[in-house]
Amino acid sequence: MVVKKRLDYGFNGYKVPPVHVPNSAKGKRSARKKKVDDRMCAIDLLAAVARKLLLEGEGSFGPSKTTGGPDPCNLKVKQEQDNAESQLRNEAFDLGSCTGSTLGSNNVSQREVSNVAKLLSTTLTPSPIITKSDTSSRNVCTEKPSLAVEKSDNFNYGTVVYKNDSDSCSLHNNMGLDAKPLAVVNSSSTVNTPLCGDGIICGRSFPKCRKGKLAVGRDDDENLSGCIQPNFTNNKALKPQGLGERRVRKQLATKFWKVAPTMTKDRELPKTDVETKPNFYRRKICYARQWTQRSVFKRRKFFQRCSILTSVGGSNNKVNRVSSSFNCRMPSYEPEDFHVKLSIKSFKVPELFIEIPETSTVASLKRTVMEAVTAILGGGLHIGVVVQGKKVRDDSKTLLQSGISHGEKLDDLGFTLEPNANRSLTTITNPEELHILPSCDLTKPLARLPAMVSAPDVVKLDVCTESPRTPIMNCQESNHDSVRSPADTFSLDKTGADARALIAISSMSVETLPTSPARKPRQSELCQRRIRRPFSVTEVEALVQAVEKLGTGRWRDVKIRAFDNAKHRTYVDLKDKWKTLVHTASIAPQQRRGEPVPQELLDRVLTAHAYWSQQQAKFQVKSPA
DNA sequence: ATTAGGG
DNA sequence: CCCTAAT
Repeated sequence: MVVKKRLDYGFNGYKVPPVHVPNSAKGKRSARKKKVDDRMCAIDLLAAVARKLLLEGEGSFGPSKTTGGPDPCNLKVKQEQDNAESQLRNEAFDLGSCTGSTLGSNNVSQREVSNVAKLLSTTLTPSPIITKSDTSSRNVCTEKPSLAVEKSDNFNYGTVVYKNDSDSCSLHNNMGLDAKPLAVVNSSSTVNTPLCGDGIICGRSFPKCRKGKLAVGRDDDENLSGCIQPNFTNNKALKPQGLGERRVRKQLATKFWKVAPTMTKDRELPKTDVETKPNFYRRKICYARQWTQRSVFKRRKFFQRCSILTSVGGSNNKVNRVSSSFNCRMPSYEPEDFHVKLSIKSFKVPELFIEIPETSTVASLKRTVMEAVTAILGGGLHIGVVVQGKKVRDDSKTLLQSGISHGEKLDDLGFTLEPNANRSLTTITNPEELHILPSCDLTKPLARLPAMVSAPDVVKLDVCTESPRTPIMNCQESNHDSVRSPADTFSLDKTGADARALIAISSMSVETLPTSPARKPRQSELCQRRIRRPFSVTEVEALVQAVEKLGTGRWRDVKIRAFDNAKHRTYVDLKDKWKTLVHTASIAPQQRRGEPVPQELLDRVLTAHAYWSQQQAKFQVKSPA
């Protein structure tokens, strides 16, 4: 019996580079500013900016090179707290530069799991692909992504010029900012960002540029959000779905997803949250089908109400502050422009829990984390604004009206990351099934967060890592409930072959907020696009083998035979994969992309394809006739 | 629910 | 991967 060794990392979240949230096109219009500001400083503008930031860049992940803890901020704050911890920290895992080695060889072993869980930190690294217009920013961008690591109240400012390329507008770009006529971004300017090598958003697709000052926030109290590993029950795959439901999705899908780039102005709508964010839903509105196909839709609860509250503002260390994933501060203001200046130090993405064999390579770890985060960020996340403990629901209100003004203390201003709302509370996970990781403090923060009831949900992603030496056929599904199937026809040695990622985030139910209006669970289901999960060579091999035996056209059987344990692979996926394999096999090797598939396999693909095509032809001739 | 095929 | 149409 093979005992799998896994590493459990409890991530507290990911630091997203700081963002400056200008709420007016300063300079352009100072006259009539009051009015104008009122218009453009609507609450959702903040959300838009924040969200844009989160969705924009295709960051990559890298284990932190220099810092220890899961959350640099936390470390800072608790620096004096634990000697042993700091000692370990000093032994820092220098993982960043050795993606070729395995985790095991990087001192991250089971034995140290507990410590590692605390000390291994993950950073959001801006994609190295930087705008061509700014070479100098490259260094700045890629060095130290998280401003949070620093604890300076004052530091230099540098200027980063974002690519001024409207062509590069992606869906994302159109998501938030464009919605407002008086968008935050103003072409022909640049953004001033901290020079100290801290995270800078170098979205290559930033449509426009802006110049502005960045106010630096101070480290605030830190709250660990709960790190949970709830049991996830997802049994039989292929759970059907109501036709109507599906239809609704279809409609929504076409309506929002496809038209996404042009949909920009339906933000100012109704009052309820739900209704006011069509934009934010665009991305997730569709794809439910496949999710449901494998009953993954159950997991969608994961996206429901998970939000992380963050706090803004000064040195208020009140204990009951909401989780402060980032800090903002109100710098002194100029009397003439009543602008609220915020510097969001960083956003914390809902907590993730990753489980991965120590034999995995760092590269696969990164990939796993990337997928996990992508699933969340790409999932139609939106930003919520909380002022004095109350969620601001009316996006059309001005900041002033909402109590966010230059004069007010912003101690109680917070932002929430809300991965897609709207599933009923019925999805709350049974507390009994929760496993609270040692490294996380679930109860505390939650207890202090009246606004959130934690309904921790989990999503697990299985990632079959390419294991050079142990080719396996079946990719194990990572659901807790998924029983390790006793070997089916194929494979069994999964040792080190499957990397599984379990993502857990605390789901906060805003509905439970005393001050917040009841939210309808009635929220129709909004779907989430499945994350892309390239087939590994191992999987391809399994597929080829199955198809060789069963032929094309029997995808369900293929699925059962070779991918029964890989819940994330549907027969449709397999069929599609076969399709692409056939295509891949017929093109020049130079044209192929992605992880190279051994020629041998491709040959088999062609052979099998030819064979079964022929068989099919025969039948065609026979039966109809 | 599956299959097949276009996008 | 997604979406549909047809089984």
